[in-house]
Amino acid sequence: MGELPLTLEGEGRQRILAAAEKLFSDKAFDAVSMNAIALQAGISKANIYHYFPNKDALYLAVLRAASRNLQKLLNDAVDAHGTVVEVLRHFARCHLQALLDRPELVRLVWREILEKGAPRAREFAEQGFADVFSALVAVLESGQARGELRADFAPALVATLMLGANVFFFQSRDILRHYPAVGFADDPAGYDAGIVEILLRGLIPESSADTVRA
Amino acid sequence: MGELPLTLEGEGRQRILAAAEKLFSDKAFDAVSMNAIALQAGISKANIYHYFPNKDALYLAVLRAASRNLQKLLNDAVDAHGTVVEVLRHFARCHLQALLDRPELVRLVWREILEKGAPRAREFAEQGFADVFSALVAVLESGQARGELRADFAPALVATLMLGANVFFFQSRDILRHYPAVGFADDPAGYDAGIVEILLRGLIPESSADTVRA
DNA sequence: GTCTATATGTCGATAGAC
DNA sequence: GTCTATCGACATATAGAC
Repeated sequence: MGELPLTLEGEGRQRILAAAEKLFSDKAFDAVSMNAIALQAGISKANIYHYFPNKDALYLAVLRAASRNLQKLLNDAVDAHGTVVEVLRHFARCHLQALLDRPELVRLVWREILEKGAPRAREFAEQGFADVFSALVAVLESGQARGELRADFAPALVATLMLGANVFFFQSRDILRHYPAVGFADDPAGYDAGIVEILLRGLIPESSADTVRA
Repeated sequence: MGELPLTLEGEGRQRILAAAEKLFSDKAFDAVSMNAIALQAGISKANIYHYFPNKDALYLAVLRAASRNLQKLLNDAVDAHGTVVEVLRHFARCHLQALLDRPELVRLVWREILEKGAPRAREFAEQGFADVFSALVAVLESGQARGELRADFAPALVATLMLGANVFFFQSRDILRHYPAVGFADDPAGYDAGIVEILLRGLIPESSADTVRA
């Protein structure tokens, strides 16, 4: 009804995305009706179809918006720091913080990955986190090229390990909190400092690795 | 109907658990009716209530059964190997294999963690994976006490990192597969070998860590 | 606003093992 | 004869259709 008559170009689109993000975070894809999204956004259903061709496209748009956030985080980290090690430390902390700041959004993404199997995952991989992942891999590779990091590991593997450590922490926090041995459940910064420290000590070229071999 | 008249003590209970596991893996808790479970198990609904007081208890029983599997894996690893490093290597590999062998079960567990927030997570933490997690922490602690592992890290943190690396690999496989830099999506053994290697080089006391400090 | 469908959980009866 | 696994039918709450 008679809201502010803003003619800002992306305003309507933005409202729809926000509404869709909220509803898709709460319930599964099939359980969210376009009508409900329109209601949440305070607009008409037909209006949604003005901006997005169908429900699927809207859904993917929400996912894409989420990944752009991460991309920006990594770019900022690269710009702000000199050494690769510093970039990694900074990015890990910011990444986890980003997850914790918008838990609904993360749950939305992971529901997508867990529920539907391969079909949607492919689209998501291409449109979504591919850029972030590749960028992180590139950072690690440049670290290897510069000699800052050991050259005998697969960069993609370490990228997986880093992202995974944060995602797992985010996902399991409520459970970990109940274990007496866990002191970091409410200290994400401390957690990240710890895991990055462990990772780095394994990544720097100077460490003597011969004694590990059994 | 005229099935085999087995009077094996836990036979009926087992059938119910298997049916519940399958259905809960496919759909969410609320979307699975006791009737459907009874149908899947080939018995009557009333019969389920003979073994389990209510739907909640049945659900928790399924989760508990899943965690007992992991517990056994770790115990076997501890019994079969001498050094802590060998135990960790072996457990990591078996753990990931266990996840990949029963993907439906893993999805069930993670749906539980992601969907419902704190309330169920607590019960699950107490009844479910607490034992496994604590046992893994104990292994790491004994490694520290024996001098096999560095003493300046939190064992629970490394346990989280290890379990998380496997869980994240399992969860993201379909997506990782599409990234050109990832060569390990279809090689879980190689993945685990890689991440354990990275972790260990960071955990052994001999590595020189001073150069990391910025 | 009523009606229908479906959900959880209960009750009393039955059939067979020992 | 008792005990236990099992069943069909029932009570009750609730969500959605129209």
